[in-house]
Amino acid sequence: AALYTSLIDALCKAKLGKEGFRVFESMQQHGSTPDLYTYTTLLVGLGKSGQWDLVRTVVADVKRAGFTLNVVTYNSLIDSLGKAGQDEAARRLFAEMEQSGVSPDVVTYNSLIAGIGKVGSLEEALELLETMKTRGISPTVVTYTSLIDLHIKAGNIKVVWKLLEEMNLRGLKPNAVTYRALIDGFCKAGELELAWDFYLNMLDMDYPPHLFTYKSLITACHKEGRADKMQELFENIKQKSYGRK
RNA sequence: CGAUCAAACCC
Repeated sequence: AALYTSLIDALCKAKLGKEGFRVFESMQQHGSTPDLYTYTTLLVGLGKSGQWDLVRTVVADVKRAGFTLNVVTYNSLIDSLGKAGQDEAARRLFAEMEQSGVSPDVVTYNSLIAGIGKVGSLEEALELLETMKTRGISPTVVTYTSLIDLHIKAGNIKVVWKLLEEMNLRGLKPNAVTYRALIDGFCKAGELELAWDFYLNMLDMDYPPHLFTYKSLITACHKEGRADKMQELFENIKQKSYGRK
């Protein structure tokens, strides 16, 4: 079953959810029984490609096969629903999960926060952060990056500072993804100076800047007519590419 | 040992 799971996983990641489903059907014809890993992998693929009818069918199959959904399966479904903007369905599933006695973990909350924030319920997203903390589930850098990204895009810079401070207090360091969210967010908000500070910060931390990070910065520099900074950026980029082996 | 979370190109 592990072999089939890997195959289905690869197909789904290649955006071939349909193919994944076909392999899933054929594995059963060949006498191999899917386990919960197989089902979860398949559900992720189907969710990503928006095939909710099949998702429902497969979930019913899982239950019929006598499996109890575990935390990873629930997390996967909640995440897919959130990404599809189906925040109500995600909340319902979360409730169902708790009723079934499956304890949410940090990934559950991170998925919920991202999904609910996506539809604009920033307050609720922040409340979820509080809830998870009171329940003894420690937020991670992913939790904070997700919230920072949501708030910076909404123009709530004050909240962004608060989140960064809170991260600091908890001993969590921004990682490369956090920096990218900050830089891109500040660029789009027209806060070039702030974006620039974080950019320098990121270089100090030895995080390799991404091409897209440069692109954000260049666009912002251009909009604000900061030819000087653009020049500096180009120098940086040149140095980096020469320094590479 | 094989499954789930945040940013970024296009949207």
